[in-house]
Amino acid sequence: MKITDRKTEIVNVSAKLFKEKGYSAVTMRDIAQAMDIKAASLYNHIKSKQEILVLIIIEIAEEFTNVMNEIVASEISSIHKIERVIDLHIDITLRNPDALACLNNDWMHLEDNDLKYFIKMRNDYEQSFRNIVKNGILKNEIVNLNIEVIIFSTLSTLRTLYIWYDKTKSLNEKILKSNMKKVLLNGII
Amino acid sequence: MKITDRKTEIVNVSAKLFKEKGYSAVTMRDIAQAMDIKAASLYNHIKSKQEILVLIIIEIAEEFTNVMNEIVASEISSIHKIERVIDLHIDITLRNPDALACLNNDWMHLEDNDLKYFIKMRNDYEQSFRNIVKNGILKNEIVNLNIEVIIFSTLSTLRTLYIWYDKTKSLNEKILKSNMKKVLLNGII
DNA sequence: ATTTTTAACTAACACTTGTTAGTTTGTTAT
DNA sequence: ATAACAAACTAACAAGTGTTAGTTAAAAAT
Repeated sequence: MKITDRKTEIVNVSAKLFKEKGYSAVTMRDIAQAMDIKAASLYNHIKSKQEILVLIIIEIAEEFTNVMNEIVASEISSIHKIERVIDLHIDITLRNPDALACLNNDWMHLEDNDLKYFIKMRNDYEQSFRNIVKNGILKNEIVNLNIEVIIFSTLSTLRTLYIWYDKTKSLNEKILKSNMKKVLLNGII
Repeated sequence: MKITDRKTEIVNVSAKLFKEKGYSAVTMRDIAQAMDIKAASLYNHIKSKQEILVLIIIEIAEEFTNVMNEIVASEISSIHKIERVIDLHIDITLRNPDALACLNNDWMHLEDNDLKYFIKMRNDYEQSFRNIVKNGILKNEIVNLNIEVIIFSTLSTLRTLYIWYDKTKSLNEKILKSNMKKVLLNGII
């Protein structure tokens, strides 16, 4: 087995195309053309178009879930936990922006068990974050504003980082992380 | 001409469907079914599927553009300008969340001149916001962090508000606006 | 009362979609 | 040298796509 086999290539090429036009607008012929082969040849490596979507989304969703569980279990302050969540999002965004775009925009095209599984992971993830913030407010580490506003303003920024990937490429990773923490935690005034 | 004629109905129904599954995944038969008519009947009112998308997106994009131009021209502090931008996003989100979702996710399916026009409005809008922030930093009203980080953390939160529409419905508009300003401007610590 | 308009319909079109079957070719293992 | 495999190909299909043409029935305008 080669390090990046043909199947992985298909997944990566597809993620890029899905990012640009969305899952439904990308055809198997589009994917094939981007790889310089015919559409039917794709089926030597993958089972269906849907399988490509699953491979792109589920793996990365599981990574978010696993690291979030580590963060929740760790014995650090709420602020520090949030900082680790920020790092997590930036890490994954820098490593795989195409897959993240796909996860954000095309998750609803997952089917059956994959869809259920994804939604459960997403709900659990949000609930974990909510608990971190809730604890932070209780311990007076975090300001006592409406908790949903805090959660969605933070998460929506982190989730859509991939859109700004091109611009953030000019910043290095460390500076991006420290600036992001200051902006999200201390505000801009 | 009735207050909401059949064409407007089609646009509204379509926006809702586009929000759920994306422009490409929604068929004319889907739209027709949601209106309890046959697909061919839609063409008594609209020219094409593409026209529906244009009607949904361009009007709302122009509203953003117009109000942003007013804000830029007004003689108020940078902070106050940003607060007015926050109000603008919340106003439009509460009034028309479906269209906003569509604008955010499906703008790339606009064609030719509509696509060019939209991209120009979007770039101009971002540039206007960038200038507001830049001025704020110069006048020491805003903290001197990387300007792109400030811009995208603020705008990405405002742009994806529609996702949280259901949850924000429990808050009233005034509280949502004041909480959002505090979180975005002063941070959460 | 007659014409025009509105808004629905049925039927069909040309094209695109994801996918399958069967075949071919070059590479790897025996 | 031979067998097995990997990965491409051509050809085709059944279903679904946006859209057009022509028709019909009720409402509005004359």
